Amino acid sequence: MLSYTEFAEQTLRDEGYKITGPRMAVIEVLTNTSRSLSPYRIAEIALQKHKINLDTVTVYRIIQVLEKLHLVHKVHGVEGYIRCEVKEEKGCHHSFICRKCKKVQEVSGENLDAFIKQVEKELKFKIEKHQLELSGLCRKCK
Amino acid sequence: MLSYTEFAEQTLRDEGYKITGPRMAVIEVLTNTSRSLSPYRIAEIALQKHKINLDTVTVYRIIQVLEKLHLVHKVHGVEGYIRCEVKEEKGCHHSFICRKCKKVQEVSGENLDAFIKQVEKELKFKIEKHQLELSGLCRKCK
DNA sequence: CTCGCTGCAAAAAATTTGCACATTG
DNA sequence: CAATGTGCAAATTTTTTGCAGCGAG
Repeated sequence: MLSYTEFAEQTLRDEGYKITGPRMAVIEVLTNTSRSLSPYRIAEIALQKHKINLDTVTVYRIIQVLEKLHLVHKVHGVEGYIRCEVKEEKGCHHSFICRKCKKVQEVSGENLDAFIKQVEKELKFKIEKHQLELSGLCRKCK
Repeated sequence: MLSYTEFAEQTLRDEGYKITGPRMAVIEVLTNTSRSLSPYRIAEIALQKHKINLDTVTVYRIIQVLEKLHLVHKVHGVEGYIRCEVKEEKGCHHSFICRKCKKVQEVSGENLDAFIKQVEKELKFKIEKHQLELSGLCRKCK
């Protein structure tokens, strides 16, 4: 099984993006965290832990690319970005955020489908994407 | 049945907040829209449609109060705030946003409960709140 | 009349843009 | 070497803060 770093690198390559130091540094930071991080925080961690100086602007631009490739998604409960654990084509995400330790964990959304189909039928909408954020306490913080 | 304006006014009163011109103006703007609005937009509309000059800072502070009282909630798909249609105590929301006309509609989340209970059991989390955003095309825009 | 609310000024934070130079493939 | 990507400077936008004066209850 590919690590997130490897998978992200491969995806960039496949989509015709160049593999650069700053891009790999951002990916590395995202690989090693379970919290959602702002561009500013990502640059900070890259400097502290990897001795790589990243301009915040560069991080913004890299995040934008990673978001487009569904390698990263935005978390709203605790502003910031996190790597996509579950490969979801359409940009649907289901995250659980612990209000105490702030760790973010993606959960499977399989059983959500029934609910969504029902809303579609009842209200005659065409639902293309969805994003669910759960929050509370994780197993350890309970 | 109380209108949103009436309900919001009553809630403010009940919670010991003063009923002021700016507050009622923001509530009025929220009552008359089905889109999600930024504080800046709210001030703009208050001026254009109601001839009331609101400082953006004041709108920020009013929104903050309304959010605390669950009278308003943030929409992420199209940054901005919208009135809460469905009275939900715990701050759980389920919105549908049309990607074409940008209208936001709250939907009932009753059948989501089963899904949430399952996640709680499987992962041993304690889920306190959730927010679901659906997007796609509404009936008219299909 | 008092306390909470608002407006104004200003600061701080977040995000975007333009351009010259550096780097990957 | 050509096309992309990065860093730096600066602009723009969003959000927060402090304080003096106003107004609802």
